[in-house]
Amino acid sequence: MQEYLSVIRRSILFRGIQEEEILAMLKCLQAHVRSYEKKDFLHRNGDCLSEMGLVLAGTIHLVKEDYWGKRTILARIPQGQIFGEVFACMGQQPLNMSIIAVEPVKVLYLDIQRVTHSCTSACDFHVRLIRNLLQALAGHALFLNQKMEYISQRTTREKLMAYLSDQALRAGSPEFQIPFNRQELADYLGIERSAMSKELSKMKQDGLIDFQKNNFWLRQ
Amino acid sequence: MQEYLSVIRRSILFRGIQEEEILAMLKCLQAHVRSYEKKDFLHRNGDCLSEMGLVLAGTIHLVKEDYWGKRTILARIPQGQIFGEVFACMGQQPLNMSIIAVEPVKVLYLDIQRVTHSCTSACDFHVRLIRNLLQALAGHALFLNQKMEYISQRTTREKLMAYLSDQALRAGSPEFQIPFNRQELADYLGIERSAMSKELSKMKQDGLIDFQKNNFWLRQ
DNA sequence: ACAAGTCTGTTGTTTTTGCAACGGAAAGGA
DNA sequence: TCCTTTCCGTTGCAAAAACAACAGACTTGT
Repeated sequence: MQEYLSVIRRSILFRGIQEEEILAMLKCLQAHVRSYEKKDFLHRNGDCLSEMGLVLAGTIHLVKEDYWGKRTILARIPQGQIFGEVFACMGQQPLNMSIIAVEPVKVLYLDIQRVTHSCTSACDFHVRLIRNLLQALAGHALFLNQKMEYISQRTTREKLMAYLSDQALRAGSPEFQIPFNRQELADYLGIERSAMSKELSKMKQDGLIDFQKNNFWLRQ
Repeated sequence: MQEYLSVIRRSILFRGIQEEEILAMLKCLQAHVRSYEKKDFLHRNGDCLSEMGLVLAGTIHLVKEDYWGKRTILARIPQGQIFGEVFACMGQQPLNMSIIAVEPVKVLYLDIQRVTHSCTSACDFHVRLIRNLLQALAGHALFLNQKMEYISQRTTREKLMAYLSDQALRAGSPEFQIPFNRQELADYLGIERSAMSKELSKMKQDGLIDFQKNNFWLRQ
């Protein structure tokens, strides 16, 4: 646990809380760590969560797969970010997605009940923790709004431009890397891979963008 | 304010709090009411919110409109539901949508700072309020997830079926009403109105559904 | 009751997407 | 290093969606 303390400290949930406090709180929150291998399922569609997770190492995907195996990547959760807080907060709402390790991961699990039901005054930092959780949930909704903007665009090109220009904005530069490979990007935007490749090539021809592998440039 | 107390009491935010307490809290939260006419803008793209809203009467739409006037309905907020809590929680994040009255409305505004920064022990129910707010935010994220499922379907028919079958599920009956007219439904699902009408007719022919105006039946 | 405006279904045309299949490049494992 | 697997761009074709335009039904306001 100690070795990941810097990750924990920088997470949105423990922001503004001192290291010593964090160690005390982790006990109080019944924190424990689990490890998974690449392609392992952390949780499956239909499971109920009573704990939220914080990714200590590696990256996971929240994915939804339908009967015909058509897969959509709902979100990508890299090291330092949290997941499952929504379902854990909502009580017994079963997961409507699966959670998969894209590489070997370590996850810190926290009992959400113990976060919201502030314990006996022992932990003064519970107040701060709750406020952080509130922020995290609001941020989550904002993130979903953002993604909604990409996929509610009408055409493949518009979806790509919405996503890419947003990435450029976040990177603060017209040149940036994307964290997905082509198949994953297509799944994330809810479009078809080859159609997307086709469109990307056209956009390059049209001088809108340039790219090599996962490096993209927005022109002008 | 008194006349809407029953609406307030049943809202997700004040669930589990006694009427007498509510009245006291409303003062503490600097609650105030504003009225709007049909088609009025409550807030515009780019505004910053420091307050969240609770719809006391009427219905509002959260809409996003692009340069070319292509409109998407992000959400429909009927009487009793809240809005703006995400942006109000996130501090100075500017609105990336507009909020419009679809009919005459009355809205109760609450200062979000006063919700999260629990005041001097005067209001014991702040704890409950915060927990409710947490639930509301989680529910909001869940709602977005749900909607994401509709619009990330690949075809118009699939989007319609995802939406309609979900509505039937919520109504607990294969027969139900939808709250949108055709243009609004198309905007909500991010598809084109006439293409949608075409597809609805086909689906009726194929014996999948039946409908008259806003009444729908799912067959079998 | 009438006129103006809105809502809805329909049609034909153009554009875009999905799909299946292929080959070369790149990556990973033995 | 060689072999296998994955990744990526490309193509042709069939299916679906977007678009524009229109007409009848229904609303609304005067």
